[in-house]
Amino acid sequence: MKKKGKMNIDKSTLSEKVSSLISDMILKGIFKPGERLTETGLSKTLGFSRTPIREALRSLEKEGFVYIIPRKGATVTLLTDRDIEEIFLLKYKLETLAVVLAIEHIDSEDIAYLEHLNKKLRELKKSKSISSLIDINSKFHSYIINKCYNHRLIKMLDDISAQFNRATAFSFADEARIDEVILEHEDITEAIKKRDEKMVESAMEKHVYKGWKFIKDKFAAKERK
Amino acid sequence: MKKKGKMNIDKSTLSEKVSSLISDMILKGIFKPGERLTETGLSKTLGFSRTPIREALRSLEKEGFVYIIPRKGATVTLLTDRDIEEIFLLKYKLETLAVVLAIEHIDSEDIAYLEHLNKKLRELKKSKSISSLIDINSKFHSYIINKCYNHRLIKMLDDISAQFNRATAFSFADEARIDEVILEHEDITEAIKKRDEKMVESAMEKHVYKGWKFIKDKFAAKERK
DNA sequence: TTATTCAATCTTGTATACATTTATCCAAAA
DNA sequence: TTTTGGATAAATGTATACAAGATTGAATAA
Repeated sequence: MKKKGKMNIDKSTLSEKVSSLISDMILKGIFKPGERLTETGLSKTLGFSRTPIREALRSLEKEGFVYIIPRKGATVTLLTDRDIEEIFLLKYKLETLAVVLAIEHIDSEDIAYLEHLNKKLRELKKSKSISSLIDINSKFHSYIINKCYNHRLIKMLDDISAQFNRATAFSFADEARIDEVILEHEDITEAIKKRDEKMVESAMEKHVYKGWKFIKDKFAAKERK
Repeated sequence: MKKKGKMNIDKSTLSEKVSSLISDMILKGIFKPGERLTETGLSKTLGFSRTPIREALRSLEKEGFVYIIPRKGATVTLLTDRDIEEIFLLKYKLETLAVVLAIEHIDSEDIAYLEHLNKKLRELKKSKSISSLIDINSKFHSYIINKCYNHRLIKMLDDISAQFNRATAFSFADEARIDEVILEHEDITEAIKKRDEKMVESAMEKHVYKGWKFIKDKFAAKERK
């Protein structure tokens, strides 16, 4: 292989950049649920022509960030309680499936890595860096998921998780919940280590289910006050 | 509500039409796995401008019909044995989940409709109209799926089924398999009627699994000769 | 006031032009 | 013969223009 004087490192297209730009803005709450996103408006705001923005919106629709009605336009998706229930159920079922499939592909080196992540989680808890906690947590999950060796399942979980993260981000602001998460991760790791399918299944089910319940209670608490 | 003199019935855009046009051509084998689909080429062949074709290809990528490499273009997806295994596993797990969820939303009227479809399947078997058989079969499945009331699950199954159908279409060319399918549909209907979750689950698992096995054997038989 | 009409305006859908990047092919060199 | 280089052609990425559908709001009618 030869090196050129100037290699084009960044192969991503403008459409992709615009897509992650907009999804970030939705995640950060700059674009709010129910808000209309017009191609012309975004074009002026972001400074790109309509074509890449149009493509980005199409892509974001598939990821569940917006919905598009032909000839009407794109609107930021509003997550209702019902939606959150849907997302959790699917995340719960699919991730449990993924981890069961992953068992036979995970070796001792992988386990060591998972244990390393768990240790890091414990350390970070003291430092109270929420974004780092979120980062390590998602690393743990995606590492296992990627070992299931089913491309389509991985992709489905990617999409679901993106929506899911909109709802769960603030779990890590609750110290008691962090402690639980750490224990649950350790249970999962232990079960994988033993290659005990039933145990892995119930550990993952419990983990996702408890996350679900936590969010539900939080939401309910919010609405009450 | 008021009626206008002339209502625009067809709300679909050109992009959507082009998308189903191309997917049909892939399904029919006009575009073969591994074949490159260029925007300019399709533009000339189909007689539309590049914009709707480009959008259609993006959409077909999400449905798994083609894959796109940025700045390179779209290629018809090649389904390997491994791919088929992935698709079946997901179809199997997701559809079983859907039917279990559907139980509580299905009433006697729905059951009557499902029984009607089963009867029709028996009649059509004699007439040997394969495309009608495929049609009724997919009606049966999608009717149940739609009763699960989980939009995202329905969408996932839509996508998976589209890919799945590429592989299973010719199940209905085999008379013995048709007989089995009819019996399996009746079992599923019966289980739903009894609202017996375990029974529904095992009936659906058996149905999808047997379909899977049939295809696998067929493929293997093909490769041997 | 409330509802309706219709034109002005805005927005999306589609076509096309231009800019880059990638693929092709043929001649020259090893 | 095989390989390399580079001109040429072709394809994708992006911008822009125009057509057609949707929205808005003021004027008008009930």
